[in-house]
Amino acid sequence: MATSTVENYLKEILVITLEESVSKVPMGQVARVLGVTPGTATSMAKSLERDGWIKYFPRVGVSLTRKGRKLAMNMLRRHRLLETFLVETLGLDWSEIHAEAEELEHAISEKVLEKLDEFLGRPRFDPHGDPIPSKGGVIQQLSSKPLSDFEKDAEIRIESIIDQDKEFLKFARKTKLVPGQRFKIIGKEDCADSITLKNSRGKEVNLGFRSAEKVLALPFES
Amino acid sequence: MATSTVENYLKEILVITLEESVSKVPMGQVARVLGVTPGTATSMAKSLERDGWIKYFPRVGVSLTRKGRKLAMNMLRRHRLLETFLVETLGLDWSEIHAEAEELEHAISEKVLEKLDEFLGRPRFDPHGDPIPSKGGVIQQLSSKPLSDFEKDAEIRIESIIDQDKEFLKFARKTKLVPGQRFKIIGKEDCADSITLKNSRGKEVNLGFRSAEKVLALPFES
DNA sequence: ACTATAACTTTGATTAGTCAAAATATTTTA
DNA sequence: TAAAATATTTTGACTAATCAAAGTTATAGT
Ligand SMILES: [Mn+2]
Ligand SMILES: [Mn+2]
Ligand SMILES: [Mn+2]
Ligand SMILES: [Mn+2]
Repeated sequence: MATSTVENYLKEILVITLEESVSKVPMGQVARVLGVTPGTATSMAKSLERDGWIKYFPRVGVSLTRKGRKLAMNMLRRHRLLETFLVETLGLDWSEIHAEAEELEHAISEKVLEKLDEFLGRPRFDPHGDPIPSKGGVIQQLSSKPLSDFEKDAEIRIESIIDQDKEFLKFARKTKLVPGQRFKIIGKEDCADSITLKNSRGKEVNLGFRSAEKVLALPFES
Repeated sequence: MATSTVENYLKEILVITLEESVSKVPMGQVARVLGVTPGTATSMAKSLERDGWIKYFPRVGVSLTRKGRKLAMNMLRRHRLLETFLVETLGLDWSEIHAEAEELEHAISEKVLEKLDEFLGRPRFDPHGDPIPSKGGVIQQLSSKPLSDFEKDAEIRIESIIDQDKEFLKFARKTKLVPGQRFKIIGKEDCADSITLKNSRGKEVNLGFRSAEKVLALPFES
């Protein structure tokens, strides 16, 4: 059985792989997302490889084996189903659920997970708009792009918020920057690192590029 | 923060203290309920004492400090509320929930616990009939006694099943030996270690004393 | 009151996961 | 391309939790 530490490493490696469409994740990034020192990440990489979860390429990075990807995908499913439960059933705020799911994902059994999925009506997206992998480990690939990739005057619909930062999520909710909402890009200043959106009721929102990269959207034909 | 190992030790020590009305729990019993070797239990006792959770009396046993009892009571609340959720909301069988709750109890936050309690309508008993401690750590002391303490011809109502053994719980459900059900003791053979119950529909159940000690009941006036 | 048995503790070892700081390799910059 | 900066790995140390087996103490039986 994988420990919850192993589950966390594998899940984060998978998330980076999916979000950035890369095949190898450098150790520095692994260390950063897991909140450990680089040395720790390196030594974990070795033991994860020893146990067949990943391939470790020294000074380059790590990639998941088939076995590792399978476990990681299952963790992502758990995480996102739990987030959905916490919002839909218990009514927690979407800025709190990530931290909660981070713990619960390791404690819930396959059986309870299955019951939960059924109870929730087999949702396909979590509250942040991220797709929930199927039981078989298939994840719907979103064709949405970061807000920062759109041009001025584009009309878009928010698909998902990648960032799990509590403060940013509270801001996003307040400004209606949530999955399903429509906006028009009324300003984009590459040199000033800034994007301005306006929704149908005329409300304006300003985002820096750093944040705009964490909001995925699709073009929308009015 | 207490690790989940610490939480388990404290909770089990509390449960024994409550069930057997003793003030010190011997190390051998601690080791047995936690499924570790006696040496492990002894060394844990020392570190639990070092951290102020328990008092350790060498060659006698351990007792909870106020701080330890508080944490243990909170764990018991989590455990029993989760068991209730798993049966009431997700529809798991009562023979499976103990093992599930054993893991989840360490992963759920105070906030989620509070939401869950509200969602469930603030239940006072878990599916096995055991009282759920209040948020303040108060537990309703049951006045029920083990079945083995009743005499022949006594009419009783089952209050709770202490044992968490999966097979016994399946048997108990099949024979309607569940909280709320009424029986008459139609046979008791001290020498043969056996008790026979009959319910209102004439169905008979036989229990050995070992099992009868794990079923708590109250006298019932017909 | 001895002795055999049971209960408990100690000792020495192991594994997972972590950090700090030193060492090494790679990449960037001038 | 040589130095500086950055990224990664190694080394040595530590804590929590555990076991097996040996040692100690208490308890029970005769
Ligand atoms: Mn999340
Ligand atoms: Mn996690
Ligand atoms: Mn239980
Ligand atoms: Mn537990």
